[in-house]
Amino acid sequence: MIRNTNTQRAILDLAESFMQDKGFNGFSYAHIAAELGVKNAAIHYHFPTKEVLGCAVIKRYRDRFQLWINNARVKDLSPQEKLDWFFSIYTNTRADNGKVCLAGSLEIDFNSIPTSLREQTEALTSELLTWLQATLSEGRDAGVFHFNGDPVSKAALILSSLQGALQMARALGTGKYYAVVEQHKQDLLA
Amino acid sequence: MIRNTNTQRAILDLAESFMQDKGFNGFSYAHIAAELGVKNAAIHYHFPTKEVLGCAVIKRYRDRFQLWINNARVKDLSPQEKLDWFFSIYTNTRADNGKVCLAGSLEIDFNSIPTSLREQTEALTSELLTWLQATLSEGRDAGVFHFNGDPVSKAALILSSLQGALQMARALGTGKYYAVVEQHKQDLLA
DNA sequence: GTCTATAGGGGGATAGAC
DNA sequence: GTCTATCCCCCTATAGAC
Repeated sequence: MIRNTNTQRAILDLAESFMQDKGFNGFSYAHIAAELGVKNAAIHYHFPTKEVLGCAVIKRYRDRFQLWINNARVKDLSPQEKLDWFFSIYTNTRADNGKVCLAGSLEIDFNSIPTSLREQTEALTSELLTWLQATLSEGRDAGVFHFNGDPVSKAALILSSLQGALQMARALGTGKYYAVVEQHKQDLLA
Repeated sequence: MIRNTNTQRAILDLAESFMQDKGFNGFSYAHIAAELGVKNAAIHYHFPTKEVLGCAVIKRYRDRFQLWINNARVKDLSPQEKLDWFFSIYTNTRADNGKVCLAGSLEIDFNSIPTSLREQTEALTSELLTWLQATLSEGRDAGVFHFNGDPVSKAALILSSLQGALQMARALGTGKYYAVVEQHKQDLLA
């Protein structure tokens, strides 16, 4: 019973890692099996199809984000601290062997993934955007963030930029990513 | 002789289109052959390996950008007009069946493409960044753009955001992309 | 739950005829 | 320059033994 849970979790961990490293179409059951020290077919026992596995990865990622933002440790932070926390998600992603944002990775493969994964991708991106927009609003109302226009647009700008910066860092190095984060802070706090 | 040129060009056009649609690992020689009405092997005659084909696509893309920015029609524009022209590249990309930035697409697949393609990707991204940074500097010196910090960082922020916005638009629709572009203009011109 | 074995498809690439 | 035919590899997925 416990093994079941552990194996499933290990598979999800590896799949998530591969998706952020090589994209949904860039890894196979064999890759996971090799890392786990089992055979191809064993993975199919836990996740019958790759589509099911991919959906489970994104769903878990979404649930984790919701848990975080509803937890007092994030919920009770100041707007600036919330923003720093959000940036730290991406910074940690970058630090973890140059991984990229899960949403961005899926959006690149968007035209070659099953419909159910597209729906999950859409939901994930929406949820990130919603939280960021609310945080920007809160910060502007509190007088700590300064920007013109709709918080919805500014949130889309920041999220798209973090997504893109993780990708750009692969070609041009980590420095580019950090430069973008610092520039966002300057833009918001100036 | 002329047919040779035309066929090669048609192959490059299709490969470029597929790369922006499905990524380098998301299309095959068979896809190109089918669109072109020839057989698999015919493509290999013009481009012996997929690596060679991919490099040629990026190289042509880079050369095209250099031609554009060195042409008087772009070179003699005002900073605002230059920026609008740059945005229009991405807007047209989005309008063309929801394609994404070639650089972003390659950066996602970065860990599963040949070294020669990585080098081309790096060069492409650098060149885009260099031009954008110079344009931002020029605009700030002229008093029309307003932003704090290093133009290099601001350029990375804008480029990464355009890249990400094209991807985000796949999940959430074209409106998100346009919102990001408008927000950039507000941020720069305010 | 995991194994062996295998089916069935698609991919990149090559040889040799035309 | 393009064709047919083919090789070999990797992929997703399944059947049935243990």
